[in-house]
Amino acid sequence: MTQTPLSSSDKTRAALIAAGLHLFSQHGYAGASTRAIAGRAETNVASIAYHFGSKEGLRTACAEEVARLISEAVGKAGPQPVGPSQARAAIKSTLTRVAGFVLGGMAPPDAIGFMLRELAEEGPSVDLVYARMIEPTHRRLCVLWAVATGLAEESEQVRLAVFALMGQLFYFRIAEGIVRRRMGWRAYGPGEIAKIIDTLTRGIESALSGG
Amino acid sequence: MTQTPLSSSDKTRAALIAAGLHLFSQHGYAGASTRAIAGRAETNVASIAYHFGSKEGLRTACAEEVARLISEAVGKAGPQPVGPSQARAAIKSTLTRVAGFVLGGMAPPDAIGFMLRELAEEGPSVDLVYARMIEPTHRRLCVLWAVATGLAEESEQVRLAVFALMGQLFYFRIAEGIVRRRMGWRAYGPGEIAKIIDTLTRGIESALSGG
DNA sequence: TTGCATTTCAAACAACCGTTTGAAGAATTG
DNA sequence: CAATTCTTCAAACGGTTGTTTGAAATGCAA
Repeated sequence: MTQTPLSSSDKTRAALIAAGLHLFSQHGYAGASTRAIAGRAETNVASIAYHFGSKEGLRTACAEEVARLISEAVGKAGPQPVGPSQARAAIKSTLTRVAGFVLGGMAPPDAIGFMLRELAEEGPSVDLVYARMIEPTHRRLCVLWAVATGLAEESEQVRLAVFALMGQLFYFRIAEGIVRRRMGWRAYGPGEIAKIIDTLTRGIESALSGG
Repeated sequence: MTQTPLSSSDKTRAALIAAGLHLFSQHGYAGASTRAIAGRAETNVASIAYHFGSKEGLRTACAEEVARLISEAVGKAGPQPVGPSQARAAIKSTLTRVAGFVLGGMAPPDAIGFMLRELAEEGPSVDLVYARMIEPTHRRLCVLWAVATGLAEESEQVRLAVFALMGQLFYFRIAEGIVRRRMGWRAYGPGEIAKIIDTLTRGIESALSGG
């Protein structure tokens, strides 16, 4: 943990990325003006071009920051599970960890929003996010799922099942507004997140034990 | 089926809505310029203001079109199921129908993309889409799910389970690019959609039969 | 301190934005 | 047919966009 003191330059860079993440995720890439971003970062418009070359440069800097944040939160692969019950436990703990990150305030809530935006726009950052985060995580879960079910690790059935699992989780984030409305929840607090995780866990349980 | 012939006005209106759906869903509301929309609809920029009052007017017209398309595709509620097995069958048939619409080319693919955009932007159309389509569909599925499981119709567990179910489906649409990449699919053809539906059906089966 | 590189800033740039305008075209009515 | 309404269009409007500029401000070594 080298804690180099932040230079003035580093601070504005970080502020611009934070502001970019927030406004990109809220209004989309085109909808977030450079002036609004600079204003939120409490600096001048020209800083964006100075530090990142262009608005597009800030976009990829944001993507890299998101990839960094997420891979940090998801963590590295645990030890290879030796049996189905261990694999099942590993799936559940991974899910809980990721859910806390995706749904809760463990990270800038803008990180996930930004990523989903990039996904929708098929933006230039999607390659980066896919290669650095989605593919490895998905692949790791496939291994666990295969061990837990006895199916082939890279079979279509396993890969699709893992996508379905991740899909449930992300949907609760994407459609947060709708879920809150329908559930009568004012926000995703710890209690609400626990209920969501409980729902997903229940699904995993029955998928892994049932036929 | 009254088949009134389309007037010139109706044709440009329809063309503008189709172009709006496409470009809004691809580049977001702010990212789609009125000139680009008019160009795609092969008409003049001023037509937007003439027919819809403003760009924002076109946005809500698009939302209404999406609501119309979807409620048409999802259809009305079937007869009240008399037992768990009937309810289970009704859930599966509803899922298959909705999946064909969401994933396949049964509707302008831009319709779902537009809706997800509005969701992300918390745009003004979200109320309309929620009230006209999401809430009723969700509520109907909750009834079926409750009958199939014996749980209370409006219990938190049922409502969350239904969201999880819908989430899987929508995620396969949202993350289509990623899924295709990971699966090595060139596109969502009938075969691929069948496999996805199969995955979701499997999940329902085990969720409803298992504990 | 002086000198130099780094970082910030207000101002200006062309290009594009959504919208308005008034005239021209097309369709409908009597 | 002429009269009238509806629809389209090129052009122009003020405002905002992303980016550039050159001068201040700041940080840091000598």
